[in-house]
Amino acid sequence: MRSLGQRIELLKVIAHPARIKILEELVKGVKCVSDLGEFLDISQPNISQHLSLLRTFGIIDYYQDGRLRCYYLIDPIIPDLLEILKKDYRESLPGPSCCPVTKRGTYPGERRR
Amino acid sequence: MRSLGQRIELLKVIAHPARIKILEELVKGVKCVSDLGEFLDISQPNISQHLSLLRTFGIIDYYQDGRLRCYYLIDPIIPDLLEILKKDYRESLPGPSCCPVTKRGTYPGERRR
DNA sequence: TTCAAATATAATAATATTATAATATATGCA
DNA sequence: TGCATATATTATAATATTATTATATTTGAA
Repeated sequence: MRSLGQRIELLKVIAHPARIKILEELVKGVKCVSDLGEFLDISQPNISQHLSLLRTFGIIDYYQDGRLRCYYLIDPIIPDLLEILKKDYRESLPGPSCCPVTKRGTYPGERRR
Repeated sequence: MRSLGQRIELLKVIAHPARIKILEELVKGVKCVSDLGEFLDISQPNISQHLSLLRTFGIIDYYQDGRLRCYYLIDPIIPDLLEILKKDYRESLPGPSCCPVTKRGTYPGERRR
């Protein structure tokens, strides 16, 4: 299982508009850099930097085809994570019921008098 | 559904050791600030800041019990997200099969000669 | 063998995030 | 009323993230 630190690193890496767009695209299939460039409105070096970061964290990899680099997903958590993020949650969680307990006492009976 | 921007904000908010610990604790139930303080080794004002940030983003809320503030989860995506992050994924995704296609041509037949 | 295309790297300036330190507020109790 | 407890707010210094700019590398083709 991922350590706390690893889980946080993963979230940080995904939490960027360019990188999440790249990942959403790669979920659909392999894409070379210039294909990605067509829908990311950032500079070519910047795309490279984001791809490099994603690769450093073991989230994607590539194979070389002539002058093209074709990137693809390798981390299996990504499709699941992206799916949940898009899921439509209608309701808030239920608030705490009448008498929640903490280490410091019971509410409201014990603590309030 | 959450917009891209909202999804990124959400990820950023969770991607912090103190905040993810707070959320993992609140998934189990209500906790007041001093209860949270017992397992977070950061200063009291810092805890307050993180709680305030989580509340600003509509992830948690609180009720007041005397001098205590009792925080609880309200965003229903959080338990699902935390669960996935802890899930044990054994295998990498399968690499691309023999002839992936991009807008710029077919591999390897068409492009490599 | 030179050239252009495709992509990467490195340095840096701009910006955002974070923890710290100091202070403030609110509540219950003596 | 006055004090201690529980928590929040504000300003700021330290640090991390990001985009930009300039340059480098690799490959296929003329």
